[in-house]
Amino acid sequence: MDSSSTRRQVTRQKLYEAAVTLIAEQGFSSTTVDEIAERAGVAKGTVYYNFKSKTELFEELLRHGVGLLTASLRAAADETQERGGTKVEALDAMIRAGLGFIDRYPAFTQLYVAELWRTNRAWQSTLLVVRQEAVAVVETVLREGVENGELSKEIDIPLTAAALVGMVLVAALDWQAFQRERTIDDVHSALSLLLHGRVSGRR
Amino acid sequence: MDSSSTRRQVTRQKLYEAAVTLIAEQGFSSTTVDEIAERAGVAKGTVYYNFKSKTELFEELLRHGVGLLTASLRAAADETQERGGTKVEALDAMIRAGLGFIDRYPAFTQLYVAELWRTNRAWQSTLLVVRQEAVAVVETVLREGVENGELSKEIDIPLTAAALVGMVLVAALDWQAFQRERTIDDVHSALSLLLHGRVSGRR
DNA sequence: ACTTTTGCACTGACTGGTCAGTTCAAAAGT
DNA sequence: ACTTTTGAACTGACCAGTCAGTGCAAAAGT
Repeated sequence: MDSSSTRRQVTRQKLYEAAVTLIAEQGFSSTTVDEIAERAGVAKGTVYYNFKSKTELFEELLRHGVGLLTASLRAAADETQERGGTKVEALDAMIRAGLGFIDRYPAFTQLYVAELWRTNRAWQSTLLVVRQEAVAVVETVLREGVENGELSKEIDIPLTAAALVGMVLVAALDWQAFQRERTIDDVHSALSLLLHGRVSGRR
Repeated sequence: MDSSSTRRQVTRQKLYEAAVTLIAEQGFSSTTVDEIAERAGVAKGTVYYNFKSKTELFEELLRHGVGLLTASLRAAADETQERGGTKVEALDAMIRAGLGFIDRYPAFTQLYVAELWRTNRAWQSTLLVVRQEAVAVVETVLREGVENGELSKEIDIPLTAAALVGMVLVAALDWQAFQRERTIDDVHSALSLLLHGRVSGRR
């Protein structure tokens, strides 16, 4: 069961990679199963041997991708914590981790954003769950920051978390799509400046 | 020619309204022309009488919608200017205007975000143009703010503009999708706090 | 006054093509 | 021995786009 499940793992991974770029470019509905199979270098029958349907392949892809993101954010937060850093430093590290993720998996990010706020789609409930996991990591750090007095008590945690995630997401996607010449550090600095409230010249 | 072009206008408007919600929910490819026609209360042929293709209908819808957004942002900025407000106040007013737009046209916003960062789609070039118009409004205010010393010279204008737009967009969409109980003022306050750099408790 | 013509806006059945999912015997891999 | 993959053919639902024809109001003709 171990060696055989590894063979399946490899095939599934190839299918994820093929599907993610195709769906990011064309959307779910206009990407055909034949295309996915061809790009992955497997037969169409293999897709249906490994996944119940096209939709299920996509849902597992979503779970897999957001799992990676969540792990990366959590690692950044924990590592700052261990080094005795502040919560603002943790947020900064998470921005970096988020940018790194988007840099490594731009297609996945694109696809995630394209689907997240849609309603009435088959994978809506899957998406709700994985989104909550990722947002919770940010909310936890904000909450701890408010508790220890480092962050203002006035902040609205869920809304601020959403705004921070949005800031990173959109800045990074724009960077990838329209401002390729910038480095990841340029983007990080711009976001860091905003996070620290140093946009306004008074200080 | 006047009454006849009015009739067409009315039909086109109905088609826009039908298409925008359907495409926001289901995506472009899984929305059928039959559905659009049915919801608009016209025959399928009418769609093709008024638009060259399904894609062209969608492109004109994008142009129409972003036109409304751009006008609203520009109005907010100009109005602040006329009242002798600061650039930061102008940005704040634009955040409000952006939220108002998303509140009024949530489906359009959804659809715009879902398409914006895709590559290789038929309407890519249309999108590039309309996006640039909207972003330029924000960039102009930022640039003027830097010039008159109100904003830090360190800021990277295109990246900061993208981040601000993202902050508003994502916070608003999250509000609409997952935090319906909040008021528009809650969202505005949360974003305003971030803009003014008052998240961090020190001050 | 009246008939006829014009052409815009719209209709809806139809066509040609596409695609998800199925099937299965044979081959390859472990 | 058992699992996984192959490949190619097939089915049936679905859908973008077409086109011959309808309705109607205003202009032109008589």
